[in-house]
Amino acid sequence: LAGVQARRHHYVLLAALDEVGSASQAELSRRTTIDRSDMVATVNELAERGLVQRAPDPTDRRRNVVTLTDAGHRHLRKLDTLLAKVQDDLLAPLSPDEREQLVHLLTRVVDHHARP
Amino acid sequence: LAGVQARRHHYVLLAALDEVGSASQAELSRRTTIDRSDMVATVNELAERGLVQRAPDPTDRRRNVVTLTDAGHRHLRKLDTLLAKVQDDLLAPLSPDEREQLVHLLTRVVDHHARP
DNA sequence: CTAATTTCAGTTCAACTGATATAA
DNA sequence: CTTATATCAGTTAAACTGAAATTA
Repeated sequence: LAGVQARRHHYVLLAALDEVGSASQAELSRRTTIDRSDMVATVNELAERGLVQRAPDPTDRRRNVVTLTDAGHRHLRKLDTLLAKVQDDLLAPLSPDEREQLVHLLTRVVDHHARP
Repeated sequence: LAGVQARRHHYVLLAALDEVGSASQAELSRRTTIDRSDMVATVNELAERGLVQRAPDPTDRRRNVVTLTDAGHRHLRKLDTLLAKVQDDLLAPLSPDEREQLVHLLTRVVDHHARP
């Protein structure tokens, strides 16, 4: 990630926005591992690069609505292919079947501990 | 770990010493994820609590030989049971067979990327 | 001489705490 | 009034960089 001037928080936020469309910063904190205190800086960094847009929510003036821009979508796709390659290297010793098993087992562990 | 005044580095070093007997700080760095720059403080912290002993190597005066004390062995056993409980909670959704599968797959991934 | 070992000072990323101002 | 949101200042743990002194 550092090789393309990205950090984990950047990817996590872009991916969350891709799933959810747009959301307030607090909502994005809840959906990710990014603390609300760190969300400010993360959104700042991505907004400076034009990857997300931050706008006040007209229906609730406490909130900022964060939205993925077209450039943000493109950047996310780039990071996705990059990370797919990294994952491929990581899982090199496993067959396709075994990779599927591993992902399945890990997914069940994560789901079991997910917030309700 | 924080609940028993321990950090990951403490456990990692105690466990490495339990495997290898005693070793120089540089050797312990190579065998763990603890950087040589951080090894000094880690050994300091464990030595202050009497869990390891640091002594100059008579056969190579550059080296410090680090050894697990009896108290260190006891502390390690305590951490082992603590972490076994944590792992049990983590893997709660998986059957014994599935846990074994998961450990096996992860072990193969780790082994494949281990330093030669 | 080169190379290895220990140590120090400092940086970075991520997770977190606690507080404040504003608005619902 | 209480609660939610965004923000700020600061802390912690771990991984790391670069350099120095000592010794093999």
